[in-house]
Amino acid sequence: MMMVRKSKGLGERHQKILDFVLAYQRENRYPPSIREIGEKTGITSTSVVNYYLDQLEKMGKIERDRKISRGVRVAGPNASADTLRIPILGPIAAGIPLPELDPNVSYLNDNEANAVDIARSLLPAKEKGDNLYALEVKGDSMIDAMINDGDIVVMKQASEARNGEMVAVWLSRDNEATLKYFFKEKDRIRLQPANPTMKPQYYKKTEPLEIKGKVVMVIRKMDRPLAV
Amino acid sequence: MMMVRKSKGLGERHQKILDFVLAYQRENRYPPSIREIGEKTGITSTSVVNYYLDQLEKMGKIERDRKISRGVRVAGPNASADTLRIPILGPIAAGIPLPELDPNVSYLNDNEANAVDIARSLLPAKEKGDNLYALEVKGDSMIDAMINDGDIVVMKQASEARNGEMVAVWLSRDNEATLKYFFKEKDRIRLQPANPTMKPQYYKKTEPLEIKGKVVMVIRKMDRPLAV
DNA sequence: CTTGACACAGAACAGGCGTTCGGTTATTAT
DNA sequence: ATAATAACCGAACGCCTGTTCTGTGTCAAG
Repeated sequence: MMMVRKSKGLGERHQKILDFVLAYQRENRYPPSIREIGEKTGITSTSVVNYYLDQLEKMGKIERDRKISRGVRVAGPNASADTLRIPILGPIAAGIPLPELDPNVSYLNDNEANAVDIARSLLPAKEKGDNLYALEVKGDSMIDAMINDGDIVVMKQASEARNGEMVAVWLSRDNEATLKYFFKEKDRIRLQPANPTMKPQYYKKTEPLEIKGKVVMVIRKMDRPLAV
Repeated sequence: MMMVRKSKGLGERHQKILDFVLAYQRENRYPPSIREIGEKTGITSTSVVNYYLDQLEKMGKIERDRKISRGVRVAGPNASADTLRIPILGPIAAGIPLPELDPNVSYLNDNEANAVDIARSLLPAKEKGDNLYALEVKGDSMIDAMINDGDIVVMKQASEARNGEMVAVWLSRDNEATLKYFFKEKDRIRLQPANPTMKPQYYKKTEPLEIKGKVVMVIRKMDRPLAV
C-alpha cells in the first residue's frame, strides 16, 4: 500500500515557497533567485529549492525558464494581469460642464486615488490606452443611461461618434451634460436613453451638440450599503 | 550657448529601450537582462545599454536594483497593478437557477475567456479574493437593478446579508433569480430595486428566499454599438 | 534487515550578468 | 584649430545564479 509522507499535494514548504515568490514578485516586480527563496524559507541548500521548484512546476503551479536568472513565475490566476491606469479627471453631473482630457497634461504621476486600474483584457482589443479617461458620476441624473450615482465611466476622447455608440455630450441648448446612445438620422440627431422604457430626444443637425467622448466601460462599486 | 545633440528628453534609443522592457516584461513576467536589451535594440555593447539605463533612471522612467540580475523595472503608472482573476461561473437570468461557487472545484486553471481580471484597488480592501465569482447577465430582467444585458456582476459568496446590501436571490415563490437591495424589517423582508422609481417587493420571513451572494461590483463593457 | 523512494545538505562548476575601464568618433563651444 | 563632451564600442573582471553531483538520514514496503 502506498502512503505519502506528509500531505498530498502542496506540503508546507511548497506553500511557503509559492507564497514567498508571489509576495516577492509583488514587491520588487521581478522574481526572486533560488538563493533568495532558500534564505527566506529556511532552506539552506540551493539544490533543495531547485528540487521543490521542479515539483511545483510539474504540478503546474509555477513556470520556469531554466538557465535564466530569476526565471520563475507563478502560473495562472494569481499572476498579475496587464493593466492600464486611467486617470479620473473629475465628476460628471447634469448641471456641470464635462471635464476633458488635456493632451498637454501628463497624468503619469497621478496617484492611485485619482485613477482606476483596468485590465487590458476588459477593454476592446484595439485600445492602446491613450485617449482614455474616467469620470465619476455625481447624482442621479444619469439614471436613464442605467448609470448610478457613484459609478465610474471610462471614456475615450472623441468629438464624433458612429451610430449606436454611447457618448458623453454637452447640450448647450439645455446647459446640461448627459450620456446617451448616439444616432445620426436623415435630418436630425437622436439621443437614445439606455433604459428602453424611456423616450429619445431629438436635435436638429444645426444645433450645437458637443460630443466629448465615447463611453467604453462603466464600473459600479458596491462598497457601502444603500441607506434607505 | 548650450545645445543638445538630438531631441531633448527621450531620444529614439531611450524610447526603444523603454518600449522593449515594457513588452518583454509583459510577455515573460520577468525583466530582461542588459544583454537582451542590447540585442533587441541594436546596441552591441552592454556598457551602452547601461549608459542609457542610467539616464532613464535619472529621468525617473525606470527603477534599477544594481547588482541584481534583471533588476530593471519601468516606473510609474505603466507598471502592472495587482489584479485578481475572478472566474465567470455562468449566466444570470430571471428564469434560470443561479450558478454557485463550488469550494471543491479549483478555478485556478480557468483561462482568460472564463474569467475577468480586476485590480485589487477596485475591490473593497478586505476582499482577499476567495469567495469571489462573477456572473454574466443575460436578458433585460435585471433592468430594475440598473443592470443591463451583457453586464458582468462580481459577487461574493454569502447566504446572509446585512441591510442595504445588494444580493442575488433565488425566489422559489416565483421561480426566479433576481438582484435586489436587501432589507430585513420587523416581520418581513423587503427587496428593493436599485432604480428608485420602482416599487419594492415584500416577503414573509417564513417564505423560502435563498440568498446566493452579495454583489460587489458591476462591470459594463460598451464593446459594440446598440443596434436600434 | 534490506531496499528504495523521499527529503535534504553542501560543494563545486559553468555560464549569466552587471560593472568598469580604455579607447574611438562626431558634434559643438571657444 | 582645439578642447570638451556626448554617444558609442569591446573586452575583461568578478559576483550572481542555476545546475549537478555526492552524500546523509528517515521512513515504509517487502
